Amino acid sequence: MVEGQTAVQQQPQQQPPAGAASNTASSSTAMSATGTGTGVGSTGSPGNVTPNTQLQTAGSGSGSGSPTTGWNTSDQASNANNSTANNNNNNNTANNNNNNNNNNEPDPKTNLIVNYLPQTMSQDEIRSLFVSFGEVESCKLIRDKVTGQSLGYGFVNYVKQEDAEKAINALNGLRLQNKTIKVSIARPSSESIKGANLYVSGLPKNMTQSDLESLFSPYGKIITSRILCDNITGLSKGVGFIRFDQRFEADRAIKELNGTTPKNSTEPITVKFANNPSSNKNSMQPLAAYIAPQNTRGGRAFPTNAAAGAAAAAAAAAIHPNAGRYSSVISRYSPLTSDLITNGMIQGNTIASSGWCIFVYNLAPETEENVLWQLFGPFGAVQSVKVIRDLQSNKCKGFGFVTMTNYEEAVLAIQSLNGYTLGNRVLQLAAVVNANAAAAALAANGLVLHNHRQNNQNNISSSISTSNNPHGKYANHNNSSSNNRQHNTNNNSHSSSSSNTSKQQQQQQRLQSTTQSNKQQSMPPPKRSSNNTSSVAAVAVSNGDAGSSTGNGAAASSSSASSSSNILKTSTKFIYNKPQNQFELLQQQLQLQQEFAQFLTNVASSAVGSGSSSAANTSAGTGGSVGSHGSQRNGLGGGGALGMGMGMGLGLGMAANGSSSGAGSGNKNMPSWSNWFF
DNA sequence: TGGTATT
Repeated sequence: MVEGQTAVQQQPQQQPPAGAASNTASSSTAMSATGTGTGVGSTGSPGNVTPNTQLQTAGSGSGSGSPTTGWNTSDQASNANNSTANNNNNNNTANNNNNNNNNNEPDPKTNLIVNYLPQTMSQDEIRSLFVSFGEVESCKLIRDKVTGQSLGYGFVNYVKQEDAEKAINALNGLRLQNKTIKVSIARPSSESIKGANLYVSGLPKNMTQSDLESLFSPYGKIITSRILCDNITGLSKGVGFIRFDQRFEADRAIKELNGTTPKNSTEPITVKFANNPSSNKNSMQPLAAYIAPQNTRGGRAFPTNAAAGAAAAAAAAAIHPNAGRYSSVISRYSPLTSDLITNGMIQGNTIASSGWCIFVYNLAPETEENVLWQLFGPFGAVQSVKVIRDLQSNKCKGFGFVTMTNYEEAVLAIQSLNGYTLGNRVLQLAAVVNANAAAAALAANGLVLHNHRQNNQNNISSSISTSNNPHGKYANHNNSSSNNRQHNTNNNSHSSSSSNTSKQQQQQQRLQSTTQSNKQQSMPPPKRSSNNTSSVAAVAVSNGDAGSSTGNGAAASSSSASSSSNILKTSTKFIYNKPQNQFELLQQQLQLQQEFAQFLTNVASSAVGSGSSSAANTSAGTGGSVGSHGSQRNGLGGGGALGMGMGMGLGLGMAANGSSSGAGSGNKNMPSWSNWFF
């Protein structure tokens, strides 16, 4: 027993089988109902509950080789003991829990194991993510008994097997922050599957993951495998891991392989049981872990932005021929990677761990969060998405927000996605802002983005198989591409040695699967707009390098939509010089808030007017008040001004949502803007 | 010696 919380938050919602789209909607309804039920809560509390772990990881990690990006969980066919030909597997079946020891019915596969969760993701967030696909019977995040830290995995048990399958198809391979989660059927719990992980060293440096699996597969069913690679060079370190399904299989592999010399190698390998991670020195320093939970491997926080940017560029190029020309943007200044942070000049709740907020405009009323996940996911780590909805109709008001971890990826995403047709609409504008600044601006605009839910339905998965093993019943390490493509491309190595090239391939595969999933959800894939009724105003709003404050604005095409050209004019103001100190940064942020507030006012009102059918007077109304509040915050006076702006924003937001006041809850409940923003 | 895989 690791963590006590039982997961089930009774929120019985009958989800239509169609899954994605409508599920999101109903879940949204439920949550806002909860909020308004408590009166004040509509604004404050839900926002705090769901989101706040999202915005921690400023570092990319996306370039770190992410070996096992794609997973196949859809082959759950045959039995578990295929390749091993042993008898001990009685153990396995005997321990198969509860349900059906005495009949021939297959095990209900409702229980999922979710691996590689972001460190900061809470149980509630996990639940909110998975409940989009159906009623969740229980959800549990596994935590360290002593420190309480997430161990990075958990379980989600659905009521219905079909919902579990939907969740796998939609969420397996999803990038969340700096991780790519894996979602697969949980094997029945039993003692026999514990301690089945092996550490292998002395591997020839040219051995691939596929080679490694071939070496070990004669001894049992492999659940996961990995070859560790140098972060910089990407070359194999000659050590790796093999997790078998059953402990006895691991035992057998040790006996048979330890000390042997693989073919084409000169050195014998060492095979032994892997350390339990909790027995590492990490656990000896729980305090340190508390202080810096994200960066225990210092130096990895921001190592690969360039690589990630390159990969994203490749992905972007796949759907946007001109994307490459924005690659210069990669080198632009980003507060998240700035030396201001690394020098400790700027810390705490100002800009660190915020992410980059992308404003997406001209969404159709029926737009769901999953669309945003699918659109932006291929470009990099998406922390959160939000569709702004009319409270009455629950329809999208015509715009939404996406927060991405890495500036470069965010910029590439908007460069690429602007001007694409989504449904019968053209995504007219996206702007990237520091999420903190965006939060303030939005708050001033009466848009308090609470109730954020992670309705990620990103049917991402690269089609890279880890294995040429027979597909066992729980052979969840195999890769499946999204949505029912049952077969794998076997023998593709995707070990941690994956180079930039393979990462790019993965990105492109993501794009493909994104496109495909769009189709499958009756949402047309993004297409380049062929008419010029669309405006393309991709604006990187940031502390852009002065000299190179390049032509983001120039990306805007001329447009017949007047609102768009207004947007363009406004948004070009959002490019700032690199701040030289914290004061300047604060100044810029405040200024940006004001600008952005006005910008949002324009956009939101035009969104309401031209776009959706929703009434949404709230936007207009609060928009009006924005100006005044914005102008009151002229004194770029640092923290005090910031706090004030936030308080006002909260008040407005609550009013806008028609809930009772209680703006006083403001700062206390909001340890940082990023936390309440999404 | 992992991107903490069995509650």
